[in-house]
Amino acid sequence: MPAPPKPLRADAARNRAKLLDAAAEVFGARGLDAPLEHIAKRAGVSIGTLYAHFPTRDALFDAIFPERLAALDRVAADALADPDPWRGFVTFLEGVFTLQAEDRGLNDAISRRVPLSGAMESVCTRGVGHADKIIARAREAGRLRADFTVADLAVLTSAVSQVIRTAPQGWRRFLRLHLDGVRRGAPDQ
Amino acid sequence: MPAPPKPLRADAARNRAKLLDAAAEVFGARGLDAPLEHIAKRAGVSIGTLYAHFPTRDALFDAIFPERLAALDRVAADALADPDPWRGFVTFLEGVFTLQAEDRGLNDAISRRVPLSGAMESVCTRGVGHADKIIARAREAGRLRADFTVADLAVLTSAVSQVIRTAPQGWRRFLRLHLDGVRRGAPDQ
DNA sequence: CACAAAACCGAGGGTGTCCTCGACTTTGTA
DNA sequence: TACAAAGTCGAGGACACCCTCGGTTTTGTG
Repeated sequence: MPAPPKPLRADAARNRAKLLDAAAEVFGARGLDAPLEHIAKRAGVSIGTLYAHFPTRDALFDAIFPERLAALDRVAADALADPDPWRGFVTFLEGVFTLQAEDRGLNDAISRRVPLSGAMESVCTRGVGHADKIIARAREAGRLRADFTVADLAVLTSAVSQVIRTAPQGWRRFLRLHLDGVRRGAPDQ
Repeated sequence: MPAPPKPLRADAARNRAKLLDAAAEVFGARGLDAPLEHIAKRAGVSIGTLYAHFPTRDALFDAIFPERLAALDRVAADALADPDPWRGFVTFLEGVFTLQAEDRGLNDAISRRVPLSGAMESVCTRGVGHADKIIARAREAGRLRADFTVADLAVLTSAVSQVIRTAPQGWRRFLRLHLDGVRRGAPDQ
């Protein structure tokens, strides 16, 4: 019995939408610890209204990121669709890191600089599930070192998050070097 | 003509020392943006006294880290002393990252999460000089990929800083994987 | 010992952010 | 249209941190 989502009044719906847009923009530019007051201002709404809609910062995260993280599902699907398991693996990483590089908030969230809660958590574990498959496939094909696990992926992700923070362009080369370390079999592409 | 360093009064010298100890401890545990008030409190000294000795946060950094970074010079010297250029390179990295892992403040400083100033800067450029030699040597021996530069090292350093932050134990394995990617020649040790 | 210079203290003003709450405004409906 | 419910507003209290400054204490020296 999913609680009946009472319809919002017209102005409330309008403001909610404006808040979500503003939040996505501000978090994307300034990171997840951007002041909520900036978001309210950018939405053209008072801080009180922001709190009326989203009582906590986490509520805002939960309203924004799950949708955005759907992109991650698509990336994973593409990766698994690739007939070449290694190329799929690489595509997946590039996809994830591209998302991170495009949105500082997402970068913070994924790299767990901020403890995430509720809906975020579940989306992430789903992502881990995908990653697990992609890794297993590449490993079984003998293209990925046999001892590589999702834990390694998590570490790599947080490493790259920092690379993005300090040198937004640098992550591709960094990834290439790292991949040379985890790859097995054919040395190229 | 180095300005004559006026002798401090006995109590002043005592407090200065207590402040430096406290600062090292607090920065080490909480990072470089720890509140100065905590440091004063831990030193058993008033906040005013802290400011009397160190007018800015940077002044405190400059008083603490250059000494600590001398360890880095030793690490570099050891690396260059190793007859095996590759092993020297690896030793160097392990030494640097061990320092970072032991001190959260140092980790912040090295990974430039905080813009560093004055004395710090010079120590770092000296470190880069050492790194340059170590890298060149390993490259010339054909043990390090030919296109590896200090820039790659800087990126790796910032990446590892984040790994240390999120998984203090994880950096060794991460480094091993990465080294497999940048190594050339003999595949082992 | 006395006294001036040196050093110390911590209350307090400034700033930025969080979050609340009571007064006001808008909306939908009868 | 009129009214209650829903929603909005923003001033302001709380908090954490920054940094200063005038009054007090300590130290060294004549």
